Amino acid sequence: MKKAPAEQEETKERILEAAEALFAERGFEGVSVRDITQAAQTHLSAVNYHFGSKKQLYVEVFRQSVLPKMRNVAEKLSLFSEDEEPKAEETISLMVRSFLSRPLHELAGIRAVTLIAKEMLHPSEALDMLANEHIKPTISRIGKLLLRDRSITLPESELNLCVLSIFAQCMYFTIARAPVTLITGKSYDEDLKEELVRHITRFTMNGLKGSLEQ
Amino acid sequence: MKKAPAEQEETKERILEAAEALFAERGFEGVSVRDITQAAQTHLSAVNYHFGSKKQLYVEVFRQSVLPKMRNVAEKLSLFSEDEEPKAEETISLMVRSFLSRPLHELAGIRAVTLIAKEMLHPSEALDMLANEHIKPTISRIGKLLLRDRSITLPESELNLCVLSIFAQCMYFTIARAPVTLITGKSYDEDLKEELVRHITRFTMNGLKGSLEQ
DNA sequence: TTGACATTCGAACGTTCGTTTGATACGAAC
DNA sequence: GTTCGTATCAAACGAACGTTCGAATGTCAA
Repeated sequence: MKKAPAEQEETKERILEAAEALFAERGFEGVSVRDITQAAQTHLSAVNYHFGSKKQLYVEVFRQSVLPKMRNVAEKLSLFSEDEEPKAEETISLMVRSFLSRPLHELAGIRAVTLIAKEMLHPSEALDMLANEHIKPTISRIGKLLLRDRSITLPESELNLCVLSIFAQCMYFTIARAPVTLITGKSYDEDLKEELVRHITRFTMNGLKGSLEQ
Repeated sequence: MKKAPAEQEETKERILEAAEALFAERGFEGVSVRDITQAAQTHLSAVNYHFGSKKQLYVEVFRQSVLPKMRNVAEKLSLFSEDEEPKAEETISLMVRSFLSRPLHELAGIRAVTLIAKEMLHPSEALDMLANEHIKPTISRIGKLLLRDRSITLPESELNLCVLSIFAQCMYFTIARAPVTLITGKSYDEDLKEELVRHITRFTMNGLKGSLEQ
């Protein structure tokens, strides 16, 4: 039975959503096509029909789900107008906040970050796409934004390392829930998120400023 | 054919080594028992004979390979005598250096960190062991060491977040090779390692100091 | 030499895997 | 109403998976 055009896309969409959730939770190898199609309430052969193969579905999850989500995060940094000269602290705070903006206590909110981390640990062609279309331009943009603060005069190489250090913290505090809750004794709720935003912002801000003075 | 006692242990040892390398490279689900036994130059059934199951072998890799390696890193922090009062910068530098001490350009050197990161993203019983027997005591030890520097007067909660931020950077720069090389344009050699140690130490030191002043 | 024990080996077990195929159902175009 | 193209479904494919089992092979003690 063929579905109406509105529903036609629904199957593909449901598969993509289910695949994103499952891949984020258990990784590419840990999920079977049967798991995905069952979660998407469709038929086993739907994956091969709509995406060609399990691997192509995985790449498509990055192209259609992960990349757009990360683009949303990055675009919040474009809110400054061209002639504005935001303080570095503003830029960092905005970046960290938008990175952690999704409710951390909801698993769905950290799927994209989890998928990216998994991809870094087990690189495939999806990482190339991600690195070139997201990571590289984003870091470049943040670096330029930071340099609009005239008090920041770091050479580009050091500035880049600092931006990577911000990324490192955002990613770690998103992913390493077990150690973080074990150490802080706090559960991953909005309060902890706010505390983390404040900590990372201050920690990074000082790291940036301090680099200047040496 | 039974091997001599010296060689008896060799099979188990070879399996553990091969398993560590392969699990780090491709993850638990991405590696088959046949892959492991083939790399260890032994027979398929050797894994089940010596370890009971693939899963138990995985846990044993953590118990016998990952934990000891990380303990070695942690123990470098015990070199300060009881009555010594090392500057915070010394402590941080030592920690970062011992974390990144293994040659980063050799894949074998980052296996333990990779396995831990994978375990964080896909927690199993191995993570509990790791968190309680390594992460928790290590962070506690570092916190106490930092507090021996009288100029550090952070409350414990903030101090712990700072230590986690150090971990975050060490782990990220170890694992996220693709983005780091893409951004810095440098390959993972000894020069980059030294640069990273300097960066993380300075960045963190400033983050710690700056927290004081606010 | 014999017996007990530990390990290796060969072969097979039943399951699950990703993928393929052909039949079927449906809407739109003519 | 017929045709055509798209989507769904049921069933099966061969390959790879983790695990098991019994025979073969070795060592060591009696």
